[in-house]
Amino acid sequence: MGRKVIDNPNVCSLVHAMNVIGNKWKPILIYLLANGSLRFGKLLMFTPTISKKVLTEQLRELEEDGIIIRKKYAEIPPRVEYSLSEKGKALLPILKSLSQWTQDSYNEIEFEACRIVTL
Amino acid sequence: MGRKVIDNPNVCSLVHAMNVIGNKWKPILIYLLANGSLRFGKLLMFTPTISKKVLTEQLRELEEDGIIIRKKYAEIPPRVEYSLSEKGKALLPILKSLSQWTQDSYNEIEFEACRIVTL
DNA sequence: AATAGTGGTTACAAAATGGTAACTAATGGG
DNA sequence: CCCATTAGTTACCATTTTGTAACCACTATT
Repeated sequence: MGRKVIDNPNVCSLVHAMNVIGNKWKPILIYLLANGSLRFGKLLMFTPTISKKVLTEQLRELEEDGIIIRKKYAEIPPRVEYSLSEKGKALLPILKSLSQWTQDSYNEIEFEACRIVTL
Repeated sequence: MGRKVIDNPNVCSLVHAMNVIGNKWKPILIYLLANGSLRFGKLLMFTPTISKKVLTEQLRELEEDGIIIRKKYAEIPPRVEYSLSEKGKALLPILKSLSQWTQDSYNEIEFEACRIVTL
């Protein structure tokens, strides 16, 4: 079909960014951690409709990608605190501008009511 | 489980933005249209490994969300030109900063080689 | 009459993602 | 001995997303 395949670092980086944050829960989780660390249980409470399994998965992936830091305390019952890394913090203004873009570009009626969490 | 569900316009807007651009192909397509309009066939060439079907779907959705404009010319063989709307253009600096974030945060080895297209 | 070119559509399949419910380990308190 | 608490894990299922390959409509050219 004669397709051109040439390296484009900008596009590649963008694809990578989307792999890291572009799914249903990750941007929300990052936003929730914006104001400081939270325990697993709090993240679960503040992200209604997410399941334990999926929350665990998402947190693990964010940790692998260096966005968040997982701190486990040797206590019983267990305590685990999640917080943003420097990479993660660097994302915040970008997520904020994405959020702002929506508010500038669409009126409320255009995006279905979405009831999520605040701190 | 005692979950708090409170409206948070920032998170809602972010979720909406991700619904609009956060998938495998859309950010790439927006990027490809950054420098002007392109025909269907060119978009297909410049986005290797995307299929006609999926390209059509993605373009339709971007059009519905007001990101791109589809202009059909009454010619034979058909000609269709896709270009960014104002909403779409407003996304470009944000996508650029996401791309930049990756380049600042990861070294090349960390994200697997991704061969995509340039214009 | 057959073929090429463009921008699709259709039926179907595979893969990725997200969700449910039950279960676990470790320990303190009643 | 039983229960509560926290941060998970496990097996299984459902939904969503993405991909493949064949087909179509319209006209010009050979």
